[in-house]
Amino acid sequence: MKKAINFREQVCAVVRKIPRGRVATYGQIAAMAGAPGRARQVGWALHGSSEKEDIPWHRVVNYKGKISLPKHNGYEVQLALLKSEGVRFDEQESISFDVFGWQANAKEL
DNA sequence: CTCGTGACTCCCG
DNA sequence: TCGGGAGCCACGA
Repeated sequence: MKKAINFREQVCAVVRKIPRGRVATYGQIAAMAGAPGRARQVGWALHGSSEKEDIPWHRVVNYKGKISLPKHNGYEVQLALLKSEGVRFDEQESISFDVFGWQANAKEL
């Protein structure tokens, strides 16, 4: 296995594994990418990703189960995409991880 | 090499 | 309940 790939590539690879109708936190993504504690870089990686159109970035939310994006910069888009996949939000526009939280098997990586 | 920035997360009061 | 602050690291210039 090579780890020569950039952090961004690794993050993208993990995000692509998120099944439809499920969501994951940045911290979770970072941990699966082999970089626990670097949740911040995950968000940056997704933002800087040129292949974001090929990545279900909308399935990534913060540890509160809410969208981190500002309303004027994709919030509504992510919200709509998640809803189109069957994800439901409560009155606070937050997602219940008990229902939509993604938990990858240890065999995934 | 250093500096600034950021779609995060946790601890405290 | 709610907000502020600090720590973390990657990338570009």
